[in-house]
Amino acid sequence: MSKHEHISMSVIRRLPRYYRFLSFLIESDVMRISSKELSEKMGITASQIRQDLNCFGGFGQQGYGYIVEDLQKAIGEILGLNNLKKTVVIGAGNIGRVVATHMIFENQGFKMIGIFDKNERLIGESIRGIRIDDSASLEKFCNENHPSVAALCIPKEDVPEIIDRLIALGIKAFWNFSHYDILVKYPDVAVENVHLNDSLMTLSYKSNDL
Amino acid sequence: MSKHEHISMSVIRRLPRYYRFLSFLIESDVMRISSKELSEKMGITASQIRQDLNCFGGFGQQGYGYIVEDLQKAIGEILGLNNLKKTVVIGAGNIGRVVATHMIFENQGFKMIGIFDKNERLIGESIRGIRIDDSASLEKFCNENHPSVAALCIPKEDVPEIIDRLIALGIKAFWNFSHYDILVKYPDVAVENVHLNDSLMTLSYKSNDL
DNA sequence: TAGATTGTTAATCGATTAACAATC
DNA sequence: TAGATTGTTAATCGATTAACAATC
Repeated sequence: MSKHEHISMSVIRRLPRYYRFLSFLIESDVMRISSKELSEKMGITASQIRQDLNCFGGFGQQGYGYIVEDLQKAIGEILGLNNLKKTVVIGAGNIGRVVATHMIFENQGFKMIGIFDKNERLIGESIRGIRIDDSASLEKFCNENHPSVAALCIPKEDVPEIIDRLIALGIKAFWNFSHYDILVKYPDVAVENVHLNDSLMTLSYKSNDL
Repeated sequence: MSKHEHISMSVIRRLPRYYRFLSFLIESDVMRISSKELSEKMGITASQIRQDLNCFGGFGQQGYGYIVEDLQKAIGEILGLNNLKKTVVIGAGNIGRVVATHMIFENQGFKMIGIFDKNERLIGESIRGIRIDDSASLEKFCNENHPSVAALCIPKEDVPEIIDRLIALGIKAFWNFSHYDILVKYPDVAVENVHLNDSLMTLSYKSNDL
């Protein structure tokens, strides 16, 4: 997993998509597939698929193609889905609830171990068997349970303070749903900014001339 | 808006981010900014900012920089935020609720005019003053109200059928939250696939070696 | 063996960065 | 006018596509 140095993010961002298509093929009992067939299903070139996969080693067989199940497993391993990362959700409002309920699953490499909010009316409720706790108790919780990932589902004005606290507590990765842009200025901290608004504005642009 | 031909998606996807940073600057009463200052705040090069903006015309002034408010307005116009698009939300489950409640706002160019679900227990409820209607009545509703955008918040197995129906009813743009990849095989149909799972898997990869 | 399809190198294309003349 | 910063062209860099030899 760590022997593959300098893979570009363009390649990495296609891996989950490969993983998804391969999972569909498994559901449909497809055993093997060629880069050409897959390229037609996915709407990209066969060349790109082979190029991408060969960043990580030869998963295919000349004259035959790729074994779907093996390839899916291999990509899952590259993505680290089998390595469960302890995750806390910060913010139990609407978006926090969706994230806690629908997004963080163990088959994707994340195990939710805590949910936090500063709103007293939410503290004590449970989502998927996990009690919503007071944000003030984050220090105690992290020191005891050592989560490494946080999903931020809080208003932008609360983000800068909570990031500093969480980094001090050993959080290494942020899944950021707030409207605040986390710039990766800390070494060894990973960030995924989601920004659904940006996606919607992009759709607005695309639909301008239709 | 339509005189700018052939702008690459790389540029377009940066526009909402410019818009967001400029909006922050307005909130902070900053009147003017140079590409250099903005580049430092955003973590990109000044050259790229100037290159991007000049796809659409000269918004700046040599020796002075850009007037924040004017530039923000101009980008909003390029994105089409001032042109309200009638939007329906398909699916009123957890994700549909978040989209209906928090995502579709008029200051972003979209006006929600309908919410639909096939689950009888949800029909009749209201979200932001709009009644959840039976998906079966989509034909009647669209023929009367002519929405042009749909946000798809339904399970993947329901997507192919609903897309065909909605395209037949004149929907031109899809904001797709389902785990189904809408490939743009129809001309004059715009699609934004969101795929939060892909984002999470990318975070998984990034956090592998920390 | 012949046919198919990969792995991989080379060619092309596009996006980003650098440089500088234009100009406020 | 002098200083600053844009608009824009040229150079660089990276990503995608094409081609083909290797090989199952």
